[in-house]
Amino acid sequence: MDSETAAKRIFAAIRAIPRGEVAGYGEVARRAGLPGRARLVARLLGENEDPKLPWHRVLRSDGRIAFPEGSKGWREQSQRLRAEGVKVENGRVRGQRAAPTVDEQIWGPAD
DNA sequence: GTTCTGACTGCGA
DNA sequence: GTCGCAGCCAGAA
Repeated sequence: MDSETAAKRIFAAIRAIPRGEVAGYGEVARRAGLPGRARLVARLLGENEDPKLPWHRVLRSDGRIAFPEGSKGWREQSQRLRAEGVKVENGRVRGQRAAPTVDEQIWGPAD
C-alpha cells in the first residue's frame, strides 16, 4: 500500500483508541495493517498537527511515554492522559498498559 | 547509490 | 526494576 494510505490507517487506529485508554506504537501499527512499523507511527505523530488526534494515548511497549522526562511533549502528554483519567507517574502510565494482550479489549473482537 | 538518525521492540544480563 | 545490544523500517541528507 502507499505510505499515504498507511498514514491514514495509522491515524484511524489512533483515533479508535477510547478515551482513558492507551495503546502502544507497535499495537497501533499492527492494527493499521503495518506490523513492525512502530517507528513510522512515531514519525507520523511528530509530523501530525491534528488536535483531534489523540496522539497522547500512544505509548511505548513499556507503557511509558516515549519522550525524555522534562520535555515539552512529555509534559503535555502526561497532563493530557491525567485529564482523561489515566494515572501517570514520573512518565509511567498506571492502570493501563500498551501490551498486545488488551488489543481485543480495546479494539473489539472483530473488525 | 550510501549513511545517519529516530516519539521503537524484544531479549538477555 | 534497570541497562545494553541487535534488529528493524522509513525518511532525510
